[in-house]
Amino acid sequence: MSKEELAKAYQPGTAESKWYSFWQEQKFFTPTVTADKEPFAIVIPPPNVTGSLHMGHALNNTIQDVIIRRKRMQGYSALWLPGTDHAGIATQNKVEQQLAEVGKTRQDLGREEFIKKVWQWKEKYGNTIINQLKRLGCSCDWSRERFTMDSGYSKSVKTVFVRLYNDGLIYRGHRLINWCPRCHTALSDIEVEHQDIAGHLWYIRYPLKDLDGYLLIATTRPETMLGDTAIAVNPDDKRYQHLIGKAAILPIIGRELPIIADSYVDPAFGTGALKITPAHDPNDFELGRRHDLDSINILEPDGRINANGKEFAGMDRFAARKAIVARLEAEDLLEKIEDHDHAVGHCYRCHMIIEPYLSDQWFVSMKPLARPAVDIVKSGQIKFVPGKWERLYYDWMENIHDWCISRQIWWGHQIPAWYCDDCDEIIVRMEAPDTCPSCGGADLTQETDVLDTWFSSALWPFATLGWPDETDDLKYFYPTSVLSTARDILYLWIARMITTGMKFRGEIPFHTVIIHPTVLNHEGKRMSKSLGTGVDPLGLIERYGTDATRFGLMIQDTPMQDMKFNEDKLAMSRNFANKIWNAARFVLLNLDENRVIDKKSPPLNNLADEWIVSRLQRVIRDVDEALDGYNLSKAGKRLYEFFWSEYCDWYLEIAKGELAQAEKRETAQAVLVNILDSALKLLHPFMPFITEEIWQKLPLTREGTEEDRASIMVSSWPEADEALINEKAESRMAILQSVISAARTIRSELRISPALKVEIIIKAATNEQQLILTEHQDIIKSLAGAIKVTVALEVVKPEQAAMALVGGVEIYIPLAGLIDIASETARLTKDLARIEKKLGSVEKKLGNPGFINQAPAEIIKKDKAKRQELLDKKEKLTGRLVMLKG
RNA sequence: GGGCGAUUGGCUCAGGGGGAGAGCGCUUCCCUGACACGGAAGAGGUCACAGGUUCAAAUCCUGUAUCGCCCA
Repeated sequence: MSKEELAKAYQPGTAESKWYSFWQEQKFFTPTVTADKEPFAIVIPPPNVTGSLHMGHALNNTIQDVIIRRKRMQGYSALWLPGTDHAGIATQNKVEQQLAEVGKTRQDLGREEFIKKVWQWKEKYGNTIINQLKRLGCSCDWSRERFTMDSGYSKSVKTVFVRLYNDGLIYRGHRLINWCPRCHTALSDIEVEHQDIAGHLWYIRYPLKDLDGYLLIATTRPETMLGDTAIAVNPDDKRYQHLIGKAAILPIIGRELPIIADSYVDPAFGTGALKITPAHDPNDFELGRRHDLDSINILEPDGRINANGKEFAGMDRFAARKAIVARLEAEDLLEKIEDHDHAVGHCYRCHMIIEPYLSDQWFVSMKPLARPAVDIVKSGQIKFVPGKWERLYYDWMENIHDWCISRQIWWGHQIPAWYCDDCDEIIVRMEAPDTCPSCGGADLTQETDVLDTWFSSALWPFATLGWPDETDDLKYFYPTSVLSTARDILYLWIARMITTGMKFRGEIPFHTVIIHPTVLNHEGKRMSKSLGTGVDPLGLIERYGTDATRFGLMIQDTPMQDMKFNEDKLAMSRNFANKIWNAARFVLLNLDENRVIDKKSPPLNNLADEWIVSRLQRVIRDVDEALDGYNLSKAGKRLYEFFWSEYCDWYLEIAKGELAQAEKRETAQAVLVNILDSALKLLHPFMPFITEEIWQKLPLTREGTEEDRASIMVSSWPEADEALINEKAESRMAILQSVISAARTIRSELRISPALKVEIIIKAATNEQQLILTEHQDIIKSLAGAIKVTVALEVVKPEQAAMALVGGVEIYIPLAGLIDIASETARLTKDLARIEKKLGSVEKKLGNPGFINQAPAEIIKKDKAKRQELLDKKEKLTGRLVMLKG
């Protein structure tokens, strides 16, 4: 490879688009189904078609890309299967908004036309987020991209519905469900978000029937009194025992309300007497069933009061509340109003207050399905990372309720059920029946409701692989490996995927669930578009480059805590990318024309070579360990530290000297290139673009097949060679480093100009130290700015000199004429104080009989050695100070 | 109300029974032929508070406070 001019600073833009299309053209993202390789698969949490990339996506998809890129390099047939979710309510809302702009409603268009419009919308805008994922560098197999409404997927959904129905696990029932008056649809329990609201408790007088007086009742929702059908008290509540079995009269409406006893009633809440509205409160509904009470629905689907509300009919529920309170006040039936905070359910899509609402809906019996899904996690076959989420999974699954799956919207999988107009038979099957199997009638009407979007998402890991057909992909890649997601869909999605996986495949859908942190803003608040507290990842990519954005996110991805997003980390990562770039630039600029470096382990002929090779083995080991435990932040930080603080700060600096020496030049070049090669590979999952850009320029002989050599992304992942870990070289290098650092500290503290070359006299304490420091005096010279280095076991201590102590080594920098005795004295006095403080605490410890008697011998030995070292230093410093004074 | 998590230098966070760490920010010096998106050196913390266990606690236990999340 000929030497190209390399820009002085890394320019992310061009490299990114160039390599992404190269990878796609080479089909590197598309794994093959082959017995030669082990499969490793991740299915993407399908973003909504309505979505655009937010920080949560950027984080989660970078995590997945890091994992999949490493597995691919490790030789797995690695599949990252992408796709999008049709997002029933959200998408329908979007298109309805669009219609509203031209003054139309979906009803104006009719179902068929409307759905056509939604498809058009999807074709036009549905790819936004997919394109954004590409900019993030995601190595998804786009040839396998799926959509939860594509025809194959619909088949999976219908199959699941029909089988569950035939197994008696899906039923239709008249139940109280959560109703969003704005979205006009039922919601499942977990789609309701509870928010604490500063509300009131209204104390209302319900006159007693056939008795004087009234019963005082506290309620948070006075308007629901229109649907009251009883009053309940606790059977043990002495205050009301005489009234049980009697009746009260519902104000305004005049209905007679039986006073019943039920232990559900909390005597301590309000007055201890509870109005019961079975059609508008889940607890009341249950109580109503137990006592066989009437359920009177008082609401229209849009949240207005219906005819049962008499004179309030037609009023919006919130207006009705005011009107009813006013009316009660006028009739002197309102005793008092207290402030009262309580949780109110909101629609998770539109944030409107939801209503418990009585209607005909479809449900899944979850209890029998949940059992195997709980057992399989308990067996350890599915692991949550971090493990704490497992408990929440159990809590939810073990208290699970039936799942309302029908939605009164148009965009979605229409429920494959038909009603016979002649005999009311319900027919559930894959295809539309011609006649009713019960009565033979031909007047059949399909259920208009569609399925909860999460019903189809629940099948994602196997439906995307072709189920119910036994495709090659399904057989090879299922169960998938890892699933990474945000914790807010642990119940909505994860739990349900495990459930359906067990039911329809008899197997786990994945063995590891990664729950990544929630991205918070600087104040610790959840990032949200509607609150305007979001940060746009694409803006970050533009400012810092994709690699830096990814790396900056990854080093903030700590497993236990939520992430207060810190843009400084992206700047740090951009600087790191630039550091990598410039290190590579240095290496490439120092290669000789047409020089090809052998990939085999290069000959090592000096300490620094052995040291950096040894350090590399450690970083490989640490990174592997961190990544195997999905601790991406730890892996990223470890790479940063190795590359910057070891490879650049020390090895590169030392290599500058080696490159200048003919006999050492080739080895230095080989080591420089080989370490860089390994470091780039380790960094590639985090920073795919810059690593490819540089790797392509390295003149290395490459191992592997033609394909393996085509790109870093399909090259082999480095493996740590324990035999190359060299403790001796590391400890020798540490001596050299500490001597150099000490000399630099003197220079800096005494304000010696960097341009001024000094003499360094070193008194070694051992033969080994003497040998190491003598052998590497050239390195000391160049890194500590010395013109002359003298090393001996005995030296003449120069009077006009600065001194430092490291280990047993004494370092002197003679500064005749330049030295300021006062500042040198100050330096050493400060040092001495520090040493005496440490010495004090060690001596206190060693003077404690408990410590000497009970601490492990090893610790005692260590502390004794420390004391000796400190005493030694103290003596030398004191002596030196005396000398300076004299 | 129940549960979970957090509280470590100015900021964002690692660490997790035996010498308090990183990045950013700050101070000083330096545009040294990879890099000023840089180099060298440095200042800065009684690890929220109160008890307890231990020879030894930032780390384990209990309680308190504050913040956050989940469930009711």
